[in-house]
Amino acid sequence: MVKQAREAGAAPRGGRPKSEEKARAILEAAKDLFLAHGLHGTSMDAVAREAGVSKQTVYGHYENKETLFRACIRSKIEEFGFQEEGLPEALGPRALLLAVCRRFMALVCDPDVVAMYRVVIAEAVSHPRIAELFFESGPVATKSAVSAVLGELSARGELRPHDHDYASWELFNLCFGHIHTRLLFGLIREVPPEELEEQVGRAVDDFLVLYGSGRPG
Amino acid sequence: MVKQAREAGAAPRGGRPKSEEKARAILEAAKDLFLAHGLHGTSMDAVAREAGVSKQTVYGHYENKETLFRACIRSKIEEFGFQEEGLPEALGPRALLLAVCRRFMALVCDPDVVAMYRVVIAEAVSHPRIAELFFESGPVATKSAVSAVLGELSARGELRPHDHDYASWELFNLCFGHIHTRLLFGLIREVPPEELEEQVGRAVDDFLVLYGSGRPG
DNA sequence: TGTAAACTAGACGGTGCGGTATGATTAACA
DNA sequence: TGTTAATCATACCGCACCGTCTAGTTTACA
Repeated sequence: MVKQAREAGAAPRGGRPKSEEKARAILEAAKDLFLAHGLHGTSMDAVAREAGVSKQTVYGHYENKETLFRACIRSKIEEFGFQEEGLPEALGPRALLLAVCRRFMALVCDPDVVAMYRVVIAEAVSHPRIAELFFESGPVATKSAVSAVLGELSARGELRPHDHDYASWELFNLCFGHIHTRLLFGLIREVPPEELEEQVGRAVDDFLVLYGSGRPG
Repeated sequence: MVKQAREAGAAPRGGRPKSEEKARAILEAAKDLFLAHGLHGTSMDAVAREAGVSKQTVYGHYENKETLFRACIRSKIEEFGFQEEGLPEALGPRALLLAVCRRFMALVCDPDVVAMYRVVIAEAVSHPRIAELFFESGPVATKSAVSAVLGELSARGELRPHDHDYASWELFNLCFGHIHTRLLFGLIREVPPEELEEQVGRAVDDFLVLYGSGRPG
């Protein structure tokens, strides 16, 4: 007779409950390792070691490597909070766009986010669902948030009428410059704040040339 | 006593020479497989099988998997001819930029190039030299070519004076729209020609708003 | 025609990894 | 306090893979 571990979701009928803390430790360790070394570069033994836990416990909490990987991606996505809100309202278009772009670039240049891009792209073919999830929860969600801001500015007459979705992508791409690609390719690890600020400034300037209402802003 | 295969570069002192054809077959097979399944997803046995060659022959031509992988990347880079030239001269700025962008997008949306991006990004951490090589031979070389075109147009007074390198990146990013990211993430496999044409048109329009001289053209 | 080396087909060693099994220990709960 | 199950440490299984080796065959060249 084989002892059966309690299935996730099944009510415990007595006995020792699973440790939430260990589950967290495993997830944290796995996130670090997957982001640093990718899916293939990370072994389950390494995860167990890093989490300070036996391998059996890892398999007690996560059915297999796939499951653990997926959980990591999901968790990281939540962690980043791509679509966060709460931009200051009482700003002219230029200041508001600068704030949006700074926040966007801070997110997208974050080493963990870059690593995430790398991992997801690397597994895009073999894990299309994960790529989809990341794309929707990340870039698309961010775009929607920015799109709303642009709509607001348009409604106030501070931008010319335009396709807000398309313009959002455009704003992102203007922000990227040649920075994001170099991050993705690992040619640079961090972006000097001055360079980032200059890039954001140029992007917003250009964007206002394209979509500005002509009012001072 | 172990029979020693002739080292690459050493003069053959009699005996059967290595088959160029097999070397090519191996390289072609490896390129296909590496691009399709990545470095870790491709076994040397699979390469030998795909090339119609024994595994020993593979190791006769390429020292190890690393070497073969590097050779594949180099070969693919040459194959793409990122910095190709020969744009028509007798065109106004708008038509010329459209031609440049169409060519650029055709290249960058090519399934093999997308696969290349994926593989190189996936290995960016463990093979930084390859990432560097690809970035310099690909994006940077293309940028330089485009930069020269922009310089030409500026000299002719058909664009306002500007930083040609920066503007080249900007033009690329305007072209990308949300297309390239979706290709990278595997959300789409091909781009409908109409969508591509529309994207290129928008990019050039916007670019001319930013940098055009105001003349018709 | 002899020789040197490329080539084939397959076996093999070594290794790393995903996942399971075992047996002892520990913690929660009834 | 007894039951149940989580946890530990470790051994183990099976598999895939890199790279080597073997033994025999084929090919170019002197």
